[in-house]
Amino acid sequence: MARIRAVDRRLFLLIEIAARRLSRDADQRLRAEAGVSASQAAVLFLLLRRGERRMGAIGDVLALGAPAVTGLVSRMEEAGLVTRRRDARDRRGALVALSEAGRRAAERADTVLRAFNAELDERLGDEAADTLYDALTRLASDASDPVG
Amino acid sequence: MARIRAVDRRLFLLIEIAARRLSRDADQRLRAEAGVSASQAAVLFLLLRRGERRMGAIGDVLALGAPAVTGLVSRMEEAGLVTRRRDARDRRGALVALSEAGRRAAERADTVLRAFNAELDERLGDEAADTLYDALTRLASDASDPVG
DNA sequence: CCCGATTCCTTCGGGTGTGAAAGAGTTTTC
DNA sequence: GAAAACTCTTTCACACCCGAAGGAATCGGG
Repeated sequence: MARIRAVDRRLFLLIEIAARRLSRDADQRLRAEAGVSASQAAVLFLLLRRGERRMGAIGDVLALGAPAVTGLVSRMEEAGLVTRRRDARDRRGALVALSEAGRRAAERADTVLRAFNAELDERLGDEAADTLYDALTRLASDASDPVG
Repeated sequence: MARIRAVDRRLFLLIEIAARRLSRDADQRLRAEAGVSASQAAVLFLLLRRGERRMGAIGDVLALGAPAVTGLVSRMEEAGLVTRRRDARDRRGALVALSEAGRRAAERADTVLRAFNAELDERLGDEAADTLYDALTRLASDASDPVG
């Protein structure tokens, strides 16, 4: 606690520190138990729930810039987790879809992250977890795009 | 909102998304108005408040691994923001201190981040900001090190 | 129809993070 | 006091993110 207070009252710095700790932990578990990174897991979940998506749509949901999505999807394609093909209707676009291996990895990752999230909820308590969730949702929705 | 809900109920993914948006925003402002990155600003604040620190201590406070601190401090040293010297009492250690330019940059960065944080507080409201702050502090304190 | 503007993705250069391993210095153990 | 164990930092290889710039496809006004 004392350590955290050191650079505190800078909500933004605190979020960075918390995110770093959690990401490192989650990433280790995901790699060990599902064979994917945390960033890759996020893409897998999106594709699992919503089906085939374009690069730009992935970036919109995950708040990633276009170059980040290109790199992430390329590595996942090499790993055999997703397939990438031209969008026939708009040949500028690239459609990303889960491979069968990707679907299996997504389900394993889902189990891991479900457990991880349950631990967080327990550490925080239901009420604080809900408040945190709402506050982050508001922060995550772009301030310059109130429609979200 | 709808976009966020898409990959949601994974508190950890939500924190990553929120942290990414805020970091990008804060980083741009800090670079424009103080000439430093967000990561560098965090180190500057620490040194400004607590004075000369060792590499390991910086990593502890900011939740960074040793290699990350080495790289960050090296770039800051090249930029003239900090000085690095051997610890005379324990020659394994390296002591990092603010340079005069670093002190000025730290103060400019402080102004920027104070304004940024005030905006966040305003967007969230006082009560939610306090709750968020407490919840993140608990998450940021290492679960495997309850003493914090 | 065609040229300019726009959109979508990729490439490029660079900052920031990780785990693993190595090097240097200190402490402990015998 | 020397060897072993430990601590602190650095180096290495790589993942991941950004802004800026470039190339391909579409769209829109003339």
